[in-house]
Order: sequence, then C-alpha cells, then structure tokens
Amino acid sequence: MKKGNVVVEKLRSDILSGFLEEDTPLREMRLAKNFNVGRAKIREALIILSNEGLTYSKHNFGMRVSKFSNDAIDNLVIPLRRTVEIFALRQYFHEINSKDIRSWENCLKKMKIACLEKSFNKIIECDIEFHRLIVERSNIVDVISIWNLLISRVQGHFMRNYHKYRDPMEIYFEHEAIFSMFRTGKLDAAIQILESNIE
Amino acid sequence: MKKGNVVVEKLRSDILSGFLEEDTPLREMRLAKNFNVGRAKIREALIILSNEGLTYSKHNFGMRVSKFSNDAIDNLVIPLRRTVEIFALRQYFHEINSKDIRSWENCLKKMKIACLEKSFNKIIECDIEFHRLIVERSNIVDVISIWNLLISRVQGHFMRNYHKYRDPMEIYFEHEAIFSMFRTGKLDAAIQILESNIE
DNA sequence: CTTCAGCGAATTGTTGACAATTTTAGTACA
DNA sequence: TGTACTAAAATTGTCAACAATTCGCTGAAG
Repeated sequence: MKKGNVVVEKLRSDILSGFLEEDTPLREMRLAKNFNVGRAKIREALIILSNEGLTYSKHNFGMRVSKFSNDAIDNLVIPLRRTVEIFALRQYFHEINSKDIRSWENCLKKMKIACLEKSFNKIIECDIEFHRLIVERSNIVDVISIWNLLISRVQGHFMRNYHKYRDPMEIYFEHEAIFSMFRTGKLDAAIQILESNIE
Repeated sequence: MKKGNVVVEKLRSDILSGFLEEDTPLREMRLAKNFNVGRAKIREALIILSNEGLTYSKHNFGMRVSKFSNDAIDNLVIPLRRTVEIFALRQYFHEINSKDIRSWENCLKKMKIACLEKSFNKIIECDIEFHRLIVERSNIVDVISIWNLLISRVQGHFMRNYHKYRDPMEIYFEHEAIFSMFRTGKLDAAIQILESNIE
C-alpha cells in the first residue's frame, strides 16, 4: 500500500467530514505538535489543501477551513467525473490486459468483503480505488490530476449519500457489472453502466 | 491587477510553453537564486505545480517536469470547461448587477486594445480574465479551484490554437456578444454563445 | 456602557543549518 | 577499453530560530 501523505489525508478527511467547521483556523504549531512533525510538513499539507480549495488564507492570517461544500456542487462534480472517467477509459480500453484485469479483480474482492461487513468507510475506500484504477490506467498525468481534485470533493458527497442503498451489496454488484464489461471488451456497455454508477 | 505568485506563474508558463523539457530536474537552490527568494518559496511553488500535474517527484529525488501535455487532453479539458463555466453562470445569472457589468466592460476594453495591437499574449490574458470573472462571480470555492486547474492546462492549448483566427478582432467580437447577453439577461443565448466560444 | 488606543502574546513568513540520500567523479581492476 | 566500487559533492527533506505582522486583552477616554 502506498504511504501517501498522512497529514494531508487526515486533515482532508476531517474537513470533508465536517469535523472541522467552517473558518476554523488551522494553527501550524498546534498541528505540528499533534502530528509530531515540524511546521514545514504542516505548511506543505496546508498548501496542498488550499490548492484543492479546502482551505483559504490571506497574508499573515494563516489557513482556515473553507465553506462546507454545498449540495449544489455535487451536481457539477458528477457530470465532470463522468466525462473524465469515460475519457480515460476510451484511451486504453482496447488494450486492457490480464494484469489490469487482476488489479480490478483484487479491488472487487476487497469491496465484496467490505460490503458484506457493511463497513461504509471501507466501501467508500474500495469504490474510490476502483475508479482510480480506471483513471490511472490511462497514464495521462493531466487526467489523473483533474480526477484527483474532483474526487477530493466527492468524499463528502459519498458520506452523505451512501445510506440510500438499502443493501450495500448493490454497490458491489454495480461495480462487478462494470468490470465484466471490461473483461468481455464491450466498450459501449461499459460506458453506459459506468455513467449510471457515477451519481 | 492581482499580484499572484510570480514564481508559480513563470514556472508554469515555462513548462507549458515547452521551454523546460520533459524530465528536467528543477533544482531548488538554482531556482531560489534565479528568482531571488528563499528555498521555502520555491518549494511551495513546486508543490503547487506538482498538484497541477505539471511536475512529479520521488523521495529525495526532487521535482522534475512532467510529460508534455498531450493534444488528446485538449479534447477533455474543453467539455469540462464548458460544464464548469455554464454551471457557474447559472448560479447567479438572474442577479447580475451593474458592478458585475462594469468588471466585464473593463476586461473587454483591455481585450479590444490587445486585439487591435495583435498582441497574442495580452489577448490570451484578457480572454482568461473574462472567463475567470464568470467563474469567480459564483463565489463557490470548489468551482473556482476546479476551473483554475483546468485553465492551467489550457494555456498551452491557447498558444497552439490562437493562430487559426484570421483576424484577432473576431476574438473580441465573440466575447462582446457573450457580454451583451449578460447585459440583456438572456441566459439561454448566453450559454449557447459561451459554449461555442470555449473550444 | 461603548469605543478606541496601546501593549504583550501569539502566529505567520522566511532564513539558515543539519542529517539522510542521491548523484557525480574518480580510481582500481579485469 | 569498459566495468565495478568508493568517496566527495550536491541535493533534498526536515527542523529550529528570528523578524514582521496580526490578534486579543487591558485600560482610559468619551
């Protein structure tokens, strides 16, 4: 598993989940002590979050938590994600190989377990990983960085909307259906299911 | 005019224009001396560019210039920009006031001069500012940060495609037409022209 | 009671230093 | 000549310290 930037991920999750309220100041010293790292590391994390629009700052004012993402932007992010993921998929669909198949299979295996356990955090994690595999397989840095920005916005949406599934297993079956189109090489069908999955 | 981050803007422009070739290492000390700022400032800039996908890095390896943006992504970024800008416009179109009108007027005035001078760099600057006004007027941070990422990608596209206009004044007239729909409150027409302007 | 100036505390922006790691150059050896 | 190894130089990642700025409290004036 990639290590990633633990500071960024924790702060992002705290902001998106609403644990940190709007306009809360993110004091560098305090965070540095909490995470047990130097201020430089915290600064780096705050810059990244600021670029994602999750925090804002003025000069000598420090970073603060941005306005909570409102429901309206869900309506924007969803069509954008559709466009990006379908674009990525088209770039390489005809050359999907057995190694690619295995990585999706692996992801689905984990997702199945998470759905059986009804562990929503794990389900979200697997869901995002499944789509990340779609995007990263394209190997186009621009596409990946655009998608990363979008998905950071969507985590909050996920948490708010996952409950609408009566049975978490539905989530697994949806992704399984997409995957089977990958395996059998049906592009149009894959796109159609993928489109309806992103909502 | 907003000051912005001069280091980021210069580096971004150098990368997008192709002046800095793929895999060129971006040495922090060297850049710090060139820009006459501390390493921390350079670091900050490199993190931002990395988030935009323009640079990449491994541990203790430093930042390097990413693969040159592929023409294919133009085909992705264009529909995304359309979606974002139209979304933003819809949010506030019915409450455009005289102050908003003045800021677009101001921008168009500068654009007219730039078009008459046939100064392509200035034209691009004004073009981007016109659309930035559309997006920023929505005041939705998420929308703005998504758009910023997209537009950073589009600068290279602009440089490659502006020549197709026989007469630069066409660019001015297109934007003038969009503006007049704002002034007269015709949303559907505004969207239609805006859509055809983003290409 | 409210408003505003001023002073101390807290916080940021920035620089410099140091250890860990990588890159480069040079040397020995086949 | 070419290859492998070693040591030096360069570079990054990280932290600690310093000056400039802002924040918050206190107290005095209106």
